[in-house]
Amino acid sequence: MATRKENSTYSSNEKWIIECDLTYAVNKIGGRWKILIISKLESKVHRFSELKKELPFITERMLALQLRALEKDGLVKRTIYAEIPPRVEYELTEMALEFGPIFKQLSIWGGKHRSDTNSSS
Amino acid sequence: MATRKENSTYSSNEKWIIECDLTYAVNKIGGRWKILIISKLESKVHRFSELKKELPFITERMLALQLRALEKDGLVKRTIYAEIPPRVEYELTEMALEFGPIFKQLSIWGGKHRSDTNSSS
DNA sequence: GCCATTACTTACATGTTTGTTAGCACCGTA
DNA sequence: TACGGTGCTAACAAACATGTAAGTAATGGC
Repeated sequence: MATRKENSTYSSNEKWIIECDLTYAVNKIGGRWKILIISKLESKVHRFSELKKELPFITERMLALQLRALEKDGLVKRTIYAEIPPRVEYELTEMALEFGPIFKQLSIWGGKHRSDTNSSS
Repeated sequence: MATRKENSTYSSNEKWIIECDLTYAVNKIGGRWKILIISKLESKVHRFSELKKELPFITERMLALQLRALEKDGLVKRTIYAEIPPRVEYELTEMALEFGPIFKQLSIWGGKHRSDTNSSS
């Protein structure tokens, strides 16, 4: 997302890591907000301000950044209506909808094991 | 993992986010190396040096850090053999093994869509 | 003209993750 | 005595992710 020095170990390691289909997939939904955004969009198309309302703690900046990233990765489709004030709608693509069942399983896993590890914080 | 200022927005947001079972689950396997480590451990028990060999680009530091995190999260079990030179073996727990089918699906998703988004870098 | 609304963007500050380098402790072997 | 093998750890540095605050453009309503 940010511009990157291409020759650092950080970058070359990333390239190597992404060879793994699994890591590739998880990277697309990684980060703090993407999953929550996708979850909201699963139920219905949202405009920017609606997402903001449903995710009370995300800042406009992060919401915009994450939506751009999701769009670039082909997970979200953005539709702009040339009205005043502007209206922009976001919806999931086919590709993103395929995450549905996987997300459900992960969610079950999370719910099941959330209490398992109450080791020190 | 690192010590954290507990009252920052960063931290309080994290707490809120982790309310979501799905995000909770993904956070456990997030980061650069965890998935790769888990994948290696799926096939067999590994000692530290074996993992190092199979993941040529990870540094010892990161390997140690990730293994500790996985252990703390209950995904990996660590067994120390009091020999000289030391031997330490890592294996997946039940909890981690439950990821198996989910990982397979995610992997399929990754393989399928890797080529879909050859938009600019 | 002035303000509100919407969907952003920019510049900056803070916090986290990853990588670099060096070193430790143990013992067996040469 | 020096060295190697193993599994680490510590101090530091670079890169990235996230949060804060303010500003933008267009238009309609007052």
